[in-house]
Amino acid sequence: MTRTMGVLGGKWKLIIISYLTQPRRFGQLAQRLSLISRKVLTEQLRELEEDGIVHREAFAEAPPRVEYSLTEYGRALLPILEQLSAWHSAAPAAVAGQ
Amino acid sequence: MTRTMGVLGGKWKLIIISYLTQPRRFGQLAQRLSLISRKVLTEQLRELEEDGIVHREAFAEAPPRVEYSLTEYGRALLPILEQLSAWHSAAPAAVAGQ
DNA sequence: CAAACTGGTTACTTCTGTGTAACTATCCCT
DNA sequence: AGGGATAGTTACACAGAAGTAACCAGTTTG
Repeated sequence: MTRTMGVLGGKWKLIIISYLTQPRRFGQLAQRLSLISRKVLTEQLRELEEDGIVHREAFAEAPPRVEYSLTEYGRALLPILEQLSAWHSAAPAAVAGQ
Repeated sequence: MTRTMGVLGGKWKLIIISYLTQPRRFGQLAQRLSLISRKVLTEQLRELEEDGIVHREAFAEAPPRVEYSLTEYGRALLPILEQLSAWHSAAPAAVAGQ
C-alpha cells in the first residue's frame, strides 16, 4: 500500500489517468486539466511514464505533436478508479454535504 | 475524482484504512504505523472521522482507551484497496524493479 | 523577416503537509 | 508524594510539492 501510494500519490495523478481514457495531446490535457500548471503536468506525466502507466509518443512534425495514452497496465487501473469514484459518491447522507 | 482525492489524498490515509480491518486502539496504530508521527496520525484519524470513514470511540476509563474502527462506508473501501494493491503488484516486468 | 504554434524547460517563490519536541490531564500503583 | 501509562495538544521548523513567469527550438504562415 505504501508503495502503491508512491506510484499514485501525486495530487493529480489519478485525475490525469482518469482523463486518459483515450490518447490525448499535451495541449488537450493542459486545457482540460487547467487547474494543473503545465510544469506539474509535465512532471506527473513523466513520472507516470517511468512507472509504466502512461505511454508518450512524440511525432516528428511541425508544429510538434505529442500524444499520451495509457499502457495496458495503466488501463487496468480505470475500472478500479471507477469503483473509487462510485464509492465516494455513495457517501452516507450524514457526510454527503461536502 | 478530484473530490475523492480530497478525501483519500493524505499520504497516509489509505495505509491507515487498510490497517483498520478490525478495531484498533490509538496506541496500536501508533506502534504499527510507526513511520507516522503521533501528531499526523491524530490529524488523519480526525479527518477520516469527519468524512465518515472512521468511527472513534473513547471509553471513560483510566488510563483512557480510544478505539478506532471503520464505519460501514469505510469498510466498503477495503475491497477496492485490495484491488489497488493487487494491481500494483502486477506491474509489468519492465517496471517491476522499484 | 516577423509572428504564431506546440511542447516543453528553467529559475525562483510560495505553500501545504509533515516532523520534532515538549507539554497536558487523569488515574493507578507503590 | 512520585512515577508510569494513555491519548492526546501545541508551538515551531523544515522539505518537498506545487505555482508563476519568462524563455527556447523548430517550422509554418503572413
